[in-house]
This record gives sequence, C-alpha cells and structure tokens, in this order.
Amino acid sequence: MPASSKRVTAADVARALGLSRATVGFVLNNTPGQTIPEKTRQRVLAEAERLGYRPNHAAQALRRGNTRLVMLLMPDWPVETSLAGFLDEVSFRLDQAGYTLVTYTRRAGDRARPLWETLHPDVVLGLGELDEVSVRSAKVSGAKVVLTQSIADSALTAAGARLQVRHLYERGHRRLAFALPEDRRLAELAATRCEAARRAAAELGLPPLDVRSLAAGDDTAARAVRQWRDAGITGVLAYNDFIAALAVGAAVRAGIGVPTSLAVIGHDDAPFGQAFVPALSSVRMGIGELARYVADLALHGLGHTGTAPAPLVPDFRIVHRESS
Amino acid sequence: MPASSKRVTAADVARALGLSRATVGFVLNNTPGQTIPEKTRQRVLAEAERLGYRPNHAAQALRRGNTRLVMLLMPDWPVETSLAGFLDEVSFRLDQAGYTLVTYTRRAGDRARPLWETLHPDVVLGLGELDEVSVRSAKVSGAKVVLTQSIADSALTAAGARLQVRHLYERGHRRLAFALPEDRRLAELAATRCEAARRAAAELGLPPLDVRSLAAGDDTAARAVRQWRDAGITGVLAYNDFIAALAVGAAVRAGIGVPTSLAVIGHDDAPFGQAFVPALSSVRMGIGELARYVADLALHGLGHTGTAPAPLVPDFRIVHRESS
DNA sequence: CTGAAAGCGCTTACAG
DNA sequence: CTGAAAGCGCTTACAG
Repeated sequence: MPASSKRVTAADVARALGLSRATVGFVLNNTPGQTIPEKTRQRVLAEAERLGYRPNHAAQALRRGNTRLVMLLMPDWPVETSLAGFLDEVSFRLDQAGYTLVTYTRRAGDRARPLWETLHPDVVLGLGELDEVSVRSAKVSGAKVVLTQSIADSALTAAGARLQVRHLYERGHRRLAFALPEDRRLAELAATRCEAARRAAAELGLPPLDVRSLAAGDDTAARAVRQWRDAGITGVLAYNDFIAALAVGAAVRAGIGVPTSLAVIGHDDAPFGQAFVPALSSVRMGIGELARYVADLALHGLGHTGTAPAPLVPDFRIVHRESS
Repeated sequence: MPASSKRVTAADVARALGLSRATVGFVLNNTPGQTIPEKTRQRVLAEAERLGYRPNHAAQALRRGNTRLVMLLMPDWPVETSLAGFLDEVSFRLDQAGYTLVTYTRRAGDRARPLWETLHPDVVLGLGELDEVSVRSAKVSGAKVVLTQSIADSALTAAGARLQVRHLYERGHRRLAFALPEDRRLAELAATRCEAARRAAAELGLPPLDVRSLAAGDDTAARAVRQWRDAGITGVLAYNDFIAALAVGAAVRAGIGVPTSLAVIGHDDAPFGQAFVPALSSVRMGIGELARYVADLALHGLGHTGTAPAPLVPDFRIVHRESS
C-alpha cells in the first residue's frame, strides 16, 4: 500500500467543505474557463489557508508532466560579485510565474549523479559555460530548455574588459598588460575577456597587450612585475580582484610603487579589495537587470512570453580606489 | 488527460522484454524478499540501460511518500573555506544511500517561497544556525529531520578560536584582542567564537581580551589599531580573514609594523590571504571528515544507521604566514 | 455551476 | 518465480 503522508491534501479541503475535489482544484489553480461563484472561491481559499494546505509538488509534477523547476547552474569557480541580490531577483520573478529556482554547482570530479537527473527541471540555465556532456545529460533528463552562456556571454564579458582598458588609458597609461589566472576552469572566460581587452586596446591605438598568467604560491607574480617594469608597462588589467591582488602584492614587495609606477585594476569588486593596501580599483557589474534578463530568458524559452527579452545592456562601473 | 512525457518508463522496459512491470520494479529496486533469476535480472538491467531508463522522481516520491532529498541550508554569509570538496563528499555519501543533496541559501529579505515548500526534502540541515520560523516552516513542509547547528556548532567554533589564542601565545604575545565583524548576520557565530577565545585566554592566565568590531569603509579599523598600540596589545585574533585583512591594512597604513609590533591571525584560510602584503596567517579547517559527519548525521536521523555517528573531532591547523 | 473519473509513473502487498 | 492491481495527490476533460 502506498505511503500516505500526514500532510493536508486538496481532498481534505474538499471534504471539510462538502465540495468535490474538482471544485477545490479549480479554485486553487485559478483554472480558466471555470465559473466558480465568488462565495465558494472564498470558502475554499479560507479553508485551505486554515488547514495549512500545501500542494504536493511530486503529484503536481507527475500529473502535469513538468516540474516547473528552473535549475541555475552555478560556476565551479568563485563568483565574487554579490550573488545574493541576483539570486533573489531571479527566484522572485520565476516564483511569480509559478516556477521555482534551484541552484546547483557541478564540479569536474563530482561523484554524485547530477542533480537534474533527480529533480527533472524544465529548464537548465548556465551561469558559466556548460559542457557538451552536461547539456546532453540535462536534455535526456527532460529539461525542455537548456541555456548555456546566458550570463558569462561574450558581450557582457567584453564590456567589463573594455572598461578596464579605457580606465587605464584615461589615466595616461599607454603600455598595458593583461593578467590571467592559471586556473584551467577559468580559461575560456579569461580568453574571451582577454580578447575583448586586446580589441579595445587596438581601437585606442595602443601597442599589443602583454598577457601573462599569475598564480598564488609561486614566483609568477614576482617575475611578471619585474618584466613589466623592464618593458615599460605601467598599467595592468587583471582578470579578477584576486589576480589584481597578486600583481599589486608582488609589486609592493619588489619596491615598485602602486599606482605611481604600476597601476592595477581588478574585476568584480570583491570585498577584500577594500581591505588591501593599497585598496584595489575594480570593475563592478550591476546585477539587478541581469537577473531580470535571465528570468525572462527562461520564461520565454518555456513559452510564457511571446517576444524574446530585449538584449541586455550591461551595467558596468569603475570602482576607483588606490591601486590605479 | 494527464501529460505523458516522452521519457522512457519502467513500463517501456517491461514491454520490451515481455515482462510485467512488477518484475522490472523488483529488479530495479533490488526489492528484498524477491527471488528473481539472475538471467532475468541481467536482461532487465541491460534493457533499462539500453533504453536509457531513468526513474521518474516525482512518481517515486508520490508513491513512497518521501522525496529522499536532503537539503543543506547554506549560510547567507560568505563561506570562505573550500566548500567544493565538502559538498562533493556530502553528496557522494548521500547518493550512495539513495539520497540526493540540494543546497539552498535562504536570505533575510527573500521574496520567493522557501525552496523546501516546493521540494519537500526529508531532511533539512543547517550549515549555520536556523531560525525558529524556518525550522517550523520546514517541518510543516514535511521534513522529517531538521538539524540545526550541525556544523557551526560551538565545539567546532571553539576549537578554531582556541588555536588562534595558543598560536599568538606561543609566539610570545600576552596582551590580545579579538576583532569581530560588524555584520549582524555573523553576530551569533562571532559571539560563540569570541567566548571560546576568552576562555582560552583565561586558561593561559592572560589578561581579558580586548574585543572590537571592525568594518570596511569607515575608521573602525584605524581607531582599533591605534588603541591597541596605546594599550600595549600586540596580538590580534580575527573572526575571519577579511577582518584580519582590515586590521593588518589599518596597521600598515598607521605605520605599525606587522607582525613586529602587531601580530594578526585570521580564520578560514581564504585564498586572498596569500596575496596580501604581509601574507595573512590563518586557521584552516579540515573539511573531509566534517562532510562525512554531516552525511552520517542525516542518514542516522532517517533511521539508516542504528548508532549515532561518533562526535566529530575537529581538524584545525594553523597556516602560518607573515602577519603573525 | 459541480461531481465522478481517468491517469501521470511508480512501488509493493497479494494472488497465483 | 511472475502478474494483475491498488493507490500516492494531483489536474482536467467530460457529463450532468
């Protein structure tokens, strides 16, 4: 015999009111094409509230054939930007449309089955890039919409890098370098951003960027700052604030004045940047409209809106502190 | 008419093999007390594999009356310790027991319905502290086990603080201060840790700790380091590496040598600490056994193991760098 | 305007 | 050893 839970069901509400389960269902779902007298409607709503009725998601999903779950795949790499507000905005908008947001971080070596196999979300959204295997696996698991690159797409990524270049240019720097992370998981995004920076530099008539990878715990940063000094490079744009911190730290240790001899600007405006000495300049991304865009993209893919959401105009701002 | 999905069902497997759905179910679930000939077993398994059968989680949950979902509530505040390995370990262990891990971050002002109302997990685990409202709401939603304080519990928290005190003591510091974050969300955990530090100092016969809150963007850090200098305090243990960075940064700016005049040690071993100048000393927590402990706690609560898991012996290590 | 009923995919007690 | 069948809670076409 199937397990019966102690939770309140729609049948309980119907029984308490002497109505049929169908009527209760029509009210609870606001089913179109049904003419329920306002009085009955109110009675059902009140009783459901009183009994603490919560629809059984498993039963709804089974019956409807979809879960109304939207899964947002978080990148494996640390997201420095303030995600809290972003996630609240996305889930709020989806919630209003009857969908629920689930976030999930899949990592390279993970030994558990991917979460979409269990949860069967209708949509899988990639915050970063999704690999082919994941995309296929998510589709097999029933995801109707799989959006990759929705956020870390090249347009967004390019805008931040371009801003970094312009900032250094405006402050008089002409010979620039791009500092990359060594972390392989970041390689693709880093390459896209580096390319954007290259193009921005070329547009301004600057010589080609010097590109270098920095890592913590070895001498890559120390060697980089020395070579930059010897090559007459005075401005460095970093992939993120951690890489910027590595560059600034190495410069300070080598007696290279920051920002007098070497100006450095990071990306993401990570909190620790303000604690640094000198405080790190950075680029900050406005996350609110991005969230709206992502939610709309998902809903559009599910057929909730006729027209695709307007392409996003990224909102980047320079946060000027001491390192540039 | 209910929506029928295009996914392969157990009935498809049965039909392809000319068996009943029951037999297929017995094989797929390894139902005890059934004697299925090995040959049939193999045929079912092979056909399920060939057709790409994936059980419908909604149907299983509906029928069984439980979702076999374990929800891990992540703290709202930034978790600096390397979470990736921890989460992999927890989900791997739960996966092996037939459970699926879902992480969720609930924030104070969130406008979407809490995720447990939709997903109906069997267990809700708190990484940080769970408030009363959440606990009740999770229970109403059908969670059988709600564990609060499973990780940030006082024993664990105390061990880290004690280690910080001992470290400074061993390096000759006798007058110590504790640097707290101003962030209210961290207040409870910070208070617990501070209390542990106080006790550790008392045990070593040290004078009472000077306790101060630091924040970014104001002069709290600058004032604190001056007052510490004037009071003859030479060692500071910080709530985390960010607060440590604030203290070190303020000291450097005030011309107070670190670690010669003021030694500072952080907590969590955040990556940016190595990029800092001077590089931040910290305390690092071994996350592997903690993960095992958390998974076992959840499974024990669900009745999977007879005895409660042995109390966790926290594995903390000093990471000695330049700031102490 | 309201009710009886089917069926989503699964698990499992029961009958052969 | 295997099958027919019930029922988890829901949604919704259909009949009154």
